[in-house]
Amino acid sequence: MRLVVARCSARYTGRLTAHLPPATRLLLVKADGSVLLHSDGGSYKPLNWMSPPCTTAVREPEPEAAERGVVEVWAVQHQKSDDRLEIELYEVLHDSAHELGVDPGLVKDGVEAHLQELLAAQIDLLGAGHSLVRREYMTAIGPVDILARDADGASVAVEIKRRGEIDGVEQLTRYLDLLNRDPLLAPVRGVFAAQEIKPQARVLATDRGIDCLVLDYDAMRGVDDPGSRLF
Amino acid sequence: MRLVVARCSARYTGRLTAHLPPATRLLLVKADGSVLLHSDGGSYKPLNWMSPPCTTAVREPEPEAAERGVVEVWAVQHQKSDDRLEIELYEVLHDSAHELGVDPGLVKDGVEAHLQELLAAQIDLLGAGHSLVRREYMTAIGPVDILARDADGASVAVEIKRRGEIDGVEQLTRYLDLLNRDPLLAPVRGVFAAQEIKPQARVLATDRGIDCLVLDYDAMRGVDDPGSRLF
DNA sequence: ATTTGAATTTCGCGC
DNA sequence: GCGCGAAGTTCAAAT
Repeated sequence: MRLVVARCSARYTGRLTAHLPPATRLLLVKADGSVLLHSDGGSYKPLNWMSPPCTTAVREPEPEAAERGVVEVWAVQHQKSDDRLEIELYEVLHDSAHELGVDPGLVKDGVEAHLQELLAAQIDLLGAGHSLVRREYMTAIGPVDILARDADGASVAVEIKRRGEIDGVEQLTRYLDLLNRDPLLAPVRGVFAAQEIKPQARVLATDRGIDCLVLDYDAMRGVDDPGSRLF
Repeated sequence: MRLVVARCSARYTGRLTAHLPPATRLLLVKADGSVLLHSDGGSYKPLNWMSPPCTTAVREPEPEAAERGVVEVWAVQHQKSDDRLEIELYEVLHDSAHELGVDPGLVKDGVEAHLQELLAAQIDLLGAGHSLVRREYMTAIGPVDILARDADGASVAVEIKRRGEIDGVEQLTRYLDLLNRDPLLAPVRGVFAAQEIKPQARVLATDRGIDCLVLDYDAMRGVDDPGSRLF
């Protein structure tokens, strides 16, 4: 990710035609090549932008533009359409680049959070004699949904998903790697719990010695609140 | 505008409940207090954010969080709702602040651009004997829609809007101030041209010695392309 | 001020 | 991959 603060103007042609008069703005270039022009106000929406996939060509200004004080021109061209964003830079006030790596992305705590609540309350669904240690057990790489102990006192880490797919197994694997480094917890067994577990995810989990547990949401709600079964 | 690159995690509660696992991200704090969390991919939409008006309280982490490596916590609270965004920072890789000032904002060149085209082609609508110097006459504060000369050779700057309101007059005033400093052009007269001119805008323009010109879009198109009148 | 409708919409899910 | 619908929608115009 590259961050540039500069006095600049811009022209956009594509779905519509528009321009930005000269002003000082943040120019954000993401790793995928996308470009965002942000002002110091408004909402999360940039003043102008180019979505990926796109490429940026940097060139010297034409003599006419140089006379107006332009020091550099960014021509951002979309690769699949003729959308085009041309940025004239008058003065660069800041320029830095940063390695961010891939992002795990936003996790919406909807049904998933409710499933976690219900499983914590009905922890013996993991097997007779299990006891809850805590929900949202925090680690350096994020919260483990549920940490429990089995009848023999051994640690069990549970990852809960609404739909159990490959990436959920990968996530649990990372947690297990980390938790098993802690001598107070190791050895830690893994349980992949979901309303629905895709065959590929089940194969991967089994291969890694992770147990799969299919959760019956309605039945769990019924146990938790018998009144709901009356309707 | 403050730019922070940091390894962080976040929790959002409001319209929905969600969280961001730890990862390196851009934290953008705008002058209005709004906060944006951007990853190095995706579209222009942040992973998470808080819209203005909101306030950010920075505090030391709880002991439990400090053990996980958290060095700072940002609690961002919306002022009119109970929307809340809490960000845990593990490691700050970059931190800089920048003065950007107000932004003139995006100008959409729709009917406005067509009106400019038509008026340039029918420049005598400004008065008999007028001649076009050029469209989009570039200045340090942005492009003047039309620069022309009247029958006596005096400069005329034209600002074109679809709907003529106060801010259009202000804009033309700024251009006139600038253009009149150029001895090769001064004195420059101003013309505020629009399909519809609001009474308040007309009063302000008149007060500043700026002429108002109401443009008849259909009539101008008719003159420009007589064929279009057949349908 | 409130409401209505488009958006360079983006985003996710189903097919 | 394409289409459909929701969004912490945002945004501007009209009532």
